[in-house]
Amino acid sequence: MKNSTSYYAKILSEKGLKASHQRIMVLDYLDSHRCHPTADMILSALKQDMPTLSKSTVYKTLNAFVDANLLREITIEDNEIRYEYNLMDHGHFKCESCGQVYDFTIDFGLLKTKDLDGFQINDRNIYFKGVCKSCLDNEQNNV
Amino acid sequence: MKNSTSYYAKILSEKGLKASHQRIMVLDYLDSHRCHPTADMILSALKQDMPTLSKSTVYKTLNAFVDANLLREITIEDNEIRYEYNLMDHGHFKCESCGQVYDFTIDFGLLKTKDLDGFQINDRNIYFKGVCKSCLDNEQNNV
DNA sequence: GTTCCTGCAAAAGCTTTGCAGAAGA
DNA sequence: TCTTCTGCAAAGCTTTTGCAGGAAC
Repeated sequence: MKNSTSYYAKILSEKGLKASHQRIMVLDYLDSHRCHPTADMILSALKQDMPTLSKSTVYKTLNAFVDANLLREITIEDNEIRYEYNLMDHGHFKCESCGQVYDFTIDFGLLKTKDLDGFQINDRNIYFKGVCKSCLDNEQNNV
Repeated sequence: MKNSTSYYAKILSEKGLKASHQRIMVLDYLDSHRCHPTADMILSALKQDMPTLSKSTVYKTLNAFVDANLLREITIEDNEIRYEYNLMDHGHFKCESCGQVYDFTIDFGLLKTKDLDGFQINDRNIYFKGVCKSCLDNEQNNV
């Protein structure tokens, strides 16, 4: 656990959410790991310590967190929603070989276009796909 | 129909795909409308002229087109894949009010980051969300 | 004591698959 | 003629919903 239970409980109550054990565990997981898991990955990871945790609780928890602006949803592939506890502007890279999602910094101020003059922009997303350095290195070693 | 049947038939055979009536209709629809439909939208539109067209044919056709690099898949929301017949680099804006997807031009050359040095980038996507000009104007008129 | 949350099971959506008949090359 | 495609039905996945019991405040 990266921070104390009361630390996460405070965050939750500030957002008007009850600080249940399950919610604290989910929030802690996302804060500690800083990865980009799907709902199913979170469930699998937390089931080890909470065998009774249910899939629907994980889904409801994540949706509540997104509604409360505590998490961001990431949509790279159509068949999976990923979540992250990092509200700073940044881009995502998904490796087509190993499936891992990497963050990268990017200057969103450069993303200007006249085509959207008069539009209200609420959310900006960038994602790349390709092969990560680690997979490329492995390929070379195996050839 | 924007172009002739033989025009689309040629495109298909160049990609090694048989030029069936259904495939020509799907390709023509995407070329003529230049919108960002889901598989279901395409099915609904084409059913008027082809009542026997089946959902699985539309899905198989779209997947075959994507594999042949004839179309691009767009993933903005998790619960819907959209398709477009426009392989040029550009961004997408989805209006959270009316649901319409707009294209916008953007200089992808500006998207440089040191965080991905050594990575192989195959695909770059940008999408914004917000409220489009037309919905904003309507809001003002109704207040 | 209320209100909100959890967990089970069932339902809902979208997408894929298997297979027999039909159409394209 | 041979290969590939279509369309129906069924299956597969992820996500959502309804509801009764339980936990938080």
